[in-house]
Amino acid sequence: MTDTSALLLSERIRIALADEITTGALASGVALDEQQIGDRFGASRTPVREALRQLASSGLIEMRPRRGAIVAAMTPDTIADMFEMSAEMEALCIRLATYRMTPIERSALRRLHEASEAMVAAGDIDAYDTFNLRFHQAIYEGTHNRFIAAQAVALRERMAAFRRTQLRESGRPVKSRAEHGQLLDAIMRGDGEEAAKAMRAHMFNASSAMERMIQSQS
Amino acid sequence: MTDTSALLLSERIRIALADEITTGALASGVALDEQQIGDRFGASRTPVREALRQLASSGLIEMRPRRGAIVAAMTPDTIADMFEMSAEMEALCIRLATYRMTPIERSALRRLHEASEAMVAAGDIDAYDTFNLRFHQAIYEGTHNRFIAAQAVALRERMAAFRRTQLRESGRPVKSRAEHGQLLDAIMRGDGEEAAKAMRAHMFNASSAMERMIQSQS
DNA sequence: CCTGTTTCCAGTGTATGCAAGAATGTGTCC
DNA sequence: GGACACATTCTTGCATACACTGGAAACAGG
Repeated sequence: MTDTSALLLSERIRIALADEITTGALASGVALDEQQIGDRFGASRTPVREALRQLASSGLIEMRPRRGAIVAAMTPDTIADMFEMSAEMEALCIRLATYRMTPIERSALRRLHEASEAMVAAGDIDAYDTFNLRFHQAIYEGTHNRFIAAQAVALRERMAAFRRTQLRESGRPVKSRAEHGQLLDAIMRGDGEEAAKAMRAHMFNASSAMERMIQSQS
Repeated sequence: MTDTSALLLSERIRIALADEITTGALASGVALDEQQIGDRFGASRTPVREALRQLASSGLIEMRPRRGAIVAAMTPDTIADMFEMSAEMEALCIRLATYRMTPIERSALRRLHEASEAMVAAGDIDAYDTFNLRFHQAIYEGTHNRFIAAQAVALRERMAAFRRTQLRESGRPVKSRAEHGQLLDAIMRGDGEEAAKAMRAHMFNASSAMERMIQSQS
């Protein structure tokens, strides 16, 4: 993907760790030893520490002074709170986007949606997850507010692990795509409030699917 | 205030710099030399670098690889975008808070509002600014969603410089307090949508006052 | 066997040193 | 006089070294 060799060492470490956390490779609560991480990347502790600081401010890890860093502890309550924020953030974005997207942006969104039909039919979860990201990102950009879009991306990034879990429930991709269709309809009708409501419902359904997945796993 | 001697050196530097940026003591675009900052705090470059990394992830400064850090550049567009996000965030909080605050929380909010009358009458801007923070923070906590409250606090923190500017417009504190009264009414009536609308108006008025202040200064 | 104390060590926090890249100034050529 | 190439200097990025703290392990007393 991106050429990491040009980046600073601390950036490469930060991106790699963020990736491992959001994909779930590094489980919640795991301790992060600076020396150990440094060895893994062939780096000293200095760039590792800088990476950890940044991950801490983005909320992916928690740093306790003189006691090291751990992957952010996720209680069911915390997750529920994050899902609510996420739903409201998405609702805000789609409401603004409905009123502000250009005709070109609107048709690009429709094309994206149409292209996703094949992925659902083929049951390709990874492809659909990638599409999902692009669909929502197109809505963020439709707000024509860079600050809001950046915040939305950061929040979505942080919830990546849960989103993928949720899509694995049987039949969920089909439903998810149908919900996207409703979002698109509301946007095309120019009804921002309706689009926001549909988005809250979409996010709620995703959240419920995730809860069921977690229940069934335990 | 807080006993800084117990904190880590890097934390003290981070807090001090954040304070200087949010109060406007460090103007937008100013270059931040690591060695120079270190000398100022009697520290080496290591803790300074860690502080800078964190400030960068919170958006207060921008780091250009191998080219140092500068206080985040604020174009009028960026500021407008941030104000919109801020208004929507506050609107979200007050809507949720209206439906979720306990009677005790509600009466605490009313008492806060009543106490602010004297500050406005005395023309004490600093005291009113502090009250303002507490009033809005009580609303954040009224959401009973820690994640949303934390995001709201972070956003408000970042806009601190603008808020204080805005309150210096003659007559603004009186109007601000009157608007708070309307917010309180909507909360007491349990009308979350109305509270959200009143909050957007409140934030819009604050933003307009700030624009006028900036215009008159230049 | 349990509890409170002491010791020790793994791991973090900070300072310093060195190397590489960016910014700046100087000289030469047109 | 202006533009480009080169050298110099300044700053950042990373590595290493040392100091300090928190917590586990060992130990003594009940």
